[in-house]
Amino acid sequence: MSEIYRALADPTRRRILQLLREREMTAGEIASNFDLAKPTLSGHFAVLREAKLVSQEKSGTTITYRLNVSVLEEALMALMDGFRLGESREKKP
Amino acid sequence: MSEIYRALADPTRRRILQLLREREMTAGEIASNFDLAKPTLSGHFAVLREAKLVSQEKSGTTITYRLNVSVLEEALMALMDGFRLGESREKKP
DNA sequence: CGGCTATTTCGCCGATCACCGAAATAGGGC
DNA sequence: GCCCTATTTCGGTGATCGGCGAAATAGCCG
Repeated sequence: MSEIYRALADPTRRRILQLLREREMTAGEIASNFDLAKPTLSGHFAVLREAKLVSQEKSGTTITYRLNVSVLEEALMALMDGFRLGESREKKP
Repeated sequence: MSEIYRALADPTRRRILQLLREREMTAGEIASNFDLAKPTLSGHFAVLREAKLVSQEKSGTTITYRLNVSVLEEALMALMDGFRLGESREKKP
């Protein structure tokens, strides 16, 4: 569960997730959106994969990344739940 | 805005925020909940303060920390918004 | 003032991180 | 087989991070 916090902590990775919200993209396609070397992005993909926030599909030499919306959704819900937002601070109302 | 991600990225700081959800606490009181040295906790307080997630009130030699619920709430809402969770992925429905 | 308590500031250290270029892996086309 | 493209793995580097003990700051009390 903690890998998700790690994944969300980096701005580049958050941006990647936002890009994938629009549509699935290949590794190179994603990389073209950044001013970073391919190996750097590849490392970010690995972190997102470990957090299960994205899944990959190989087709020939290209790898297409897809956002795992439900995992992201549940992670943010769990985060809100952890802070019990929306509930009262009182123990005995 | 990015200081908030940094603040939330560390488990100790998340735990501090959860403790402060219950009630405001002095620095020493918070520290007694962890197996960490006071200077370490003091550093965490500084990060939370920079993110404006907590505010402090000085009274004598003790400093009481209070959770800034609205900032945390808005930050998590902004996070959900950033990923547009709850909306469709389609541009033209 | 001197001592006690609460908290922070000040180096310092080891671990982790983001980043890169170069090399390795793998598939497709000729 | 050989080249070209796509992507990852491999070392290495500089920056940031979380942790600590020691010292500094500040208020209270006798």
